[in-house]
Amino acid sequence: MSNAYNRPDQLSSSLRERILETARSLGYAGPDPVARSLATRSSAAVGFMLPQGLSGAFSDPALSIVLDGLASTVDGHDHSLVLMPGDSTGGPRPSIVSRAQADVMVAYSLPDSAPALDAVAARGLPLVVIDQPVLPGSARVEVQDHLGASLAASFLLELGHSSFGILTFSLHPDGVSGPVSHERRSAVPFRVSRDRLGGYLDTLAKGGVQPDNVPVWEARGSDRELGRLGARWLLTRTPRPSALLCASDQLAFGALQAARDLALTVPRDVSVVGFDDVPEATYSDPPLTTVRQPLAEKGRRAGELALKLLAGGRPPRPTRLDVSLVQRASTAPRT
Amino acid sequence: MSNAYNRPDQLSSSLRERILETARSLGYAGPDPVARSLATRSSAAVGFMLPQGLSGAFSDPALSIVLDGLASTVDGHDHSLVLMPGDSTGGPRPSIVSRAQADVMVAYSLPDSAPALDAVAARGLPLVVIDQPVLPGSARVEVQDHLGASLAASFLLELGHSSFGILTFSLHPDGVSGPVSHERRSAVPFRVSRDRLGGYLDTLAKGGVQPDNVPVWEARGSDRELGRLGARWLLTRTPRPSALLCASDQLAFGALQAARDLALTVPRDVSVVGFDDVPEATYSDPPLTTVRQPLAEKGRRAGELALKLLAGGRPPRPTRLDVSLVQRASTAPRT
DNA sequence: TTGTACGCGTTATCAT
DNA sequence: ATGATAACGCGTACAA
Repeated sequence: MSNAYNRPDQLSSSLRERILETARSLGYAGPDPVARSLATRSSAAVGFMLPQGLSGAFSDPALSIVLDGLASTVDGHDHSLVLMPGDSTGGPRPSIVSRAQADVMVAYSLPDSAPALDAVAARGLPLVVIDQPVLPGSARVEVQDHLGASLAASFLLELGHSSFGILTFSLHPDGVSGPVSHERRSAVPFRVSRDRLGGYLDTLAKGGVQPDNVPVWEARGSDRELGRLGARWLLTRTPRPSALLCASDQLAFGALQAARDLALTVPRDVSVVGFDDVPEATYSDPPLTTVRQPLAEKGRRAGELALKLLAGGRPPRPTRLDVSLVQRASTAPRT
Repeated sequence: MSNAYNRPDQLSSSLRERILETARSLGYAGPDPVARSLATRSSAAVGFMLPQGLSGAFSDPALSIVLDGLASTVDGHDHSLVLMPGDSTGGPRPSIVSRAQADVMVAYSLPDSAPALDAVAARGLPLVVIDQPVLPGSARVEVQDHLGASLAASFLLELGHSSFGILTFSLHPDGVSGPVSHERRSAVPFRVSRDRLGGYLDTLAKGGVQPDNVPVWEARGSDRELGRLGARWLLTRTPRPSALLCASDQLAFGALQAARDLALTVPRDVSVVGFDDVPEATYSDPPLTTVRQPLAEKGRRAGELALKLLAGGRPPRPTRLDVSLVQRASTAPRT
């Protein structure tokens, strides 16, 4: 009897010894985790749903840091982490979610309509969502995206810039990259993209810059190469923007590269601002002015919420984590 | 009866409809994954054992890329990924491994003696090891570390360098950072560290450089900051090395930083060579000369092996993936 | 084509 | 303190 394994104190050590001994001689390697889970109704694992294939996921430093914060929390409580990669639908396939052995799910930056979320609801699993979407009945951790974007825009405005370009990641989950038409700017299903873009444009408008005069490029993902592509387009408009607002550091790094490609000097010819403040923003050339969000804290917070939900807690009111502007060397007053 | 879910063709569509209908009205969300696993004896998941907390793990780009390659393979076969973070023992705690719901394990660069490996053996789970250690009965994917290190050393020798410093990651699993004594260079339990260090020293010796005259710094991990620390020490020896051999790109980036700290110019004052060829090596300042290993391929290969073992295959003979030297701008002839 | 009963390996409860 | 036994929810072989 496996009391020997789980409650060593409930039985005499002699018996315990004898049991363990025979077990060993029989080649028994301890309780089977699956059977235990069935009996216990708990698999001691938290599921993590990604917006894209693990492929893209691990190359995003921001995600890595969040995952890290989450992992350390969860691991400290003897829970394991089950990763569920997403596909082109902007989240894991429902079948993956239905079959995942986890007793709480964490959704990371999924589109409003991700089928994976229905699957979670169908199973009745508690859910923590990071960033987006907002979903009734789920716990949530988000950051002040609109404010962050405002900070970046205000800063450039104060520096005297009046000609801008905006580089954003997906506005719509259709995998399209390109200049953003007027209509595409409305009804954006990704809250984060919506808030950041809104933060930029609202603030610029307050500063007297007509949103219609601001070229916006939408990259279908948040990687460096896509950023380079978009920035090249932005930097070849007339008049050439003297400042670029980028929705992520990765995109901003791409913009730095694009500027080099065009023989422009940052920040003399063009200022660039990112969003996230990943570690590399310190090392880039030049070091990146960016909006800092507490990435590790975001992950930890999500982990704690997951554990809390697991313990039967109710989802608390979502709070939004702070952001702040970090000034480095990729920005300068307009000349 | 859940035949309705799993073999739609085995029963009339009318019955199937009726079953699904009642199921829905009863609030039934489909087969329970745990119970299914118990009955099936398969959890459709591959476990991934990390040498350190997920914390450090995700900040290592090389690991991310490997994980990515593995994930895409595994995901394509409808398996999920269970991450098992390691702790100070250089691998996951045995209890985590014993309880993990996975039917094949992948070990990533674990020390020879990791307790986690015993736990895997105890459960009788098939095992794929990446890099190290070598373990009878397990499938393995490794790269030509010794050769790679030789390439780097030869290259510097050809450039005319004769005064070297070596920056390596852990030689022994005791979390020690510092200059490496003579005795600590022997009986190194990490195969990768052993091979790379050996590759450097052997080749240098053939080029007429006495190993005893080459200062070696051991960093207790492979991150930039530890690299910076070690490189500072190496670059303040007398005579100052004109070339630094680094066991990873992360360490090399730290070395680049250390050189800047000391107002030295790379490669004019000192040449730096890394190992891995992570994407950032292209963007660093200056771009890094390094030894390329096929990281994504390594992950894919591991995934395929895991799937193969799962299907009952025998572990094939390990093959070693190719390496090659990538020349960029962090190296120059000795002046 | 449809229904039934047993086994998967635990945990937990209850009787001894 | 120890031993027996009923769930846990599924797949599946087999009977109807």
